Amino acid sequence: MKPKRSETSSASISAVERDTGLSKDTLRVWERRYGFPSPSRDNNGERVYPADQLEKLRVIRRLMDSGLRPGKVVAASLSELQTHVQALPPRAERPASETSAADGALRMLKAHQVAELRQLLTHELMRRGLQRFVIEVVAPLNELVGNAWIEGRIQVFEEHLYAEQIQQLLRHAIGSLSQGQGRQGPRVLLTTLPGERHKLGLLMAEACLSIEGAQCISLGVETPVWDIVQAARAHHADIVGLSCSPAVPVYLARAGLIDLRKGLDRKIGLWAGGSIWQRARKPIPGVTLIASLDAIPAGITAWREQYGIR
Amino acid sequence: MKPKRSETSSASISAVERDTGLSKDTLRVWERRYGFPSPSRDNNGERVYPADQLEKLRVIRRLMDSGLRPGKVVAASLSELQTHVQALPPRAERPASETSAADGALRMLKAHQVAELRQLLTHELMRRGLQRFVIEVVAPLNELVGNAWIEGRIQVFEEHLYAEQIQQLLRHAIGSLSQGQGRQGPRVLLTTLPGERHKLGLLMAEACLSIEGAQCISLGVETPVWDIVQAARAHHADIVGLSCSPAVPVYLARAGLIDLRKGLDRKIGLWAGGSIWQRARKPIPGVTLIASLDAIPAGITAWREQYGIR
DNA sequence: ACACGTTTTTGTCCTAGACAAAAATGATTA
DNA sequence: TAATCATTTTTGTCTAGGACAAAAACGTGT
Repeated sequence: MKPKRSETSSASISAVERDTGLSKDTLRVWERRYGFPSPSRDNNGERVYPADQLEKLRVIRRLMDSGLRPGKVVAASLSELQTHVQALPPRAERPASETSAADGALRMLKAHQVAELRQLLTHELMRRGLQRFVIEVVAPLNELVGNAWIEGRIQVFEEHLYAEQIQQLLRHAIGSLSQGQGRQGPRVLLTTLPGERHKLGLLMAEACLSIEGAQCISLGVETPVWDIVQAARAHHADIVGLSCSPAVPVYLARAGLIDLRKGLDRKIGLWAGGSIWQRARKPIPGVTLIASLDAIPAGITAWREQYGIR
Repeated sequence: MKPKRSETSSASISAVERDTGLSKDTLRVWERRYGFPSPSRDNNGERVYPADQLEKLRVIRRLMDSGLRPGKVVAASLSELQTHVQALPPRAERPASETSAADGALRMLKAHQVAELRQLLTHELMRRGLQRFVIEVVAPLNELVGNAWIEGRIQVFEEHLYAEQIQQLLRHAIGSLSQGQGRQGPRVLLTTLPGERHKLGLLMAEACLSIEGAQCISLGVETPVWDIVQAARAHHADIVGLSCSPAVPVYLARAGLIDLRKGLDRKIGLWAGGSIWQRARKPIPGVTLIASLDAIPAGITAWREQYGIR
């Protein structure tokens, strides 16, 4: 076997794949076509990517996620990239009441004030309620942290800590309310496709769904398609919910959903949410794309009207 | 781009990678070396895997996870595989007071009675308290589920669901108690090394540590060594705690710990727990091996005596 | 403005060889 | 018996270009 030996400030091709989400094939073909990245080689002729190229790849990835095409950005110099970065993001306008909390949280995260961060988040949760907390605080904060991460303004461990804190908070909140269910809703099976390791999106969805009275059964991340089908059958799910971040190539998510739709009973709903669908809007037959968390309550209401109160 | 159009009962190489976790390279090299899998080809000369081969690959994957090597199983026939599956696992002895709860939980898991499972676990948690719950119920149950998984008596999605439920319970419990801290303990930074994705061990440790009054800061799983060092510095950790399951090769865990010890301040403790150390007992200089969860209270007490009450 | 055909762009798959790390095996010693 | 070391086998990942289909961009006609 030939695993990676890890060096600080340089990375193997599989490390770069892991850190940028660009496949090895893509990295090699870019090198061939655009001349970038241009890694040096080790004794064995294998690619060794210096830290600054990895950094640049992250910026490129971010630009592509927001719609630019490789031909325009991969060969570009760092200063040209900067221009693109600045000229680009029609950052979603949000009311100050939302951004201020998220901004504050990011500041605390970067100052390593864990206790204060927790306190702030808990406070906001209590003030707004779970649903609004998720939509008005967690979602924008996710975006902030994601941007900061891509631009290198945040460390790996800070990002880890952030994810962990939010998880703890949301899990605790969800756990608190899923005890006694008065009015009942659809049984929703939640998970992600293999390759998709982002848990936060799933948890946010679970929070919004639970609040609306749905009975959520979460399988965590990365369940193979065949097993999702089995699980839906075993638990008599009414709806299967998938969370898809841009970390996974669109075509893979699409293929997974199509396979899944084939395997599931026709009467089981298939909902796909996550930021990936902001770019890939083309509908998939039999799949309900959930554009944003805001759409969940309406979706549940619609389901209730169609199938009764269960 | 060349995504796959998916057919029922046959799969492209990327679909197989997605569903089995075997990389494309591995699948191709197995075909070359062992003659299995032996997919047919589509018009374009690309591999098309029939459903039964995919199924067999899943069985092979299970056997490899439990320690068999590819050379023994990849070329084997389906009946030979069955023999291997049955001939596998030895099991550990435990007192009846512990196994009964765990057995019941496993039964409910396999019957897909989620609500009942939650109820049982919550009941046991209340009855025994967090610490004893973790040691007497969760740990044995973990082992049971692990064995069932290896023997194929449990489905992928059941294992996912199990992990998710335990996580939810433990997170909720930990969240409930970490609010007001009377007596204070050491600041413990918790995480796992890259490659180690098992979250449960980490959570169990966090539960036991928190109960003893330690202030836990969890980074979740798979933090690179360099970032652990940064995090320990940023959060003024007194102890860094690593959880190591047998999923990661011993030599990798050892190398990671040695690197970590080099990077950390001398006065920061480095604790390594997890079932991996039951097989690899050789001590590592400067690293405290935590043989089992039972050892945590004593460890914290010892720390308090050495460094004061903090 | 929208629909349709054509060209360019782009990501994945292909083959077959190479090599280092893990595991197994064998030899040696306590 | 059990532990340590050296040797052989096993095994997963990497490499190189070429090929091709889907997606995106472009051009043309309604």
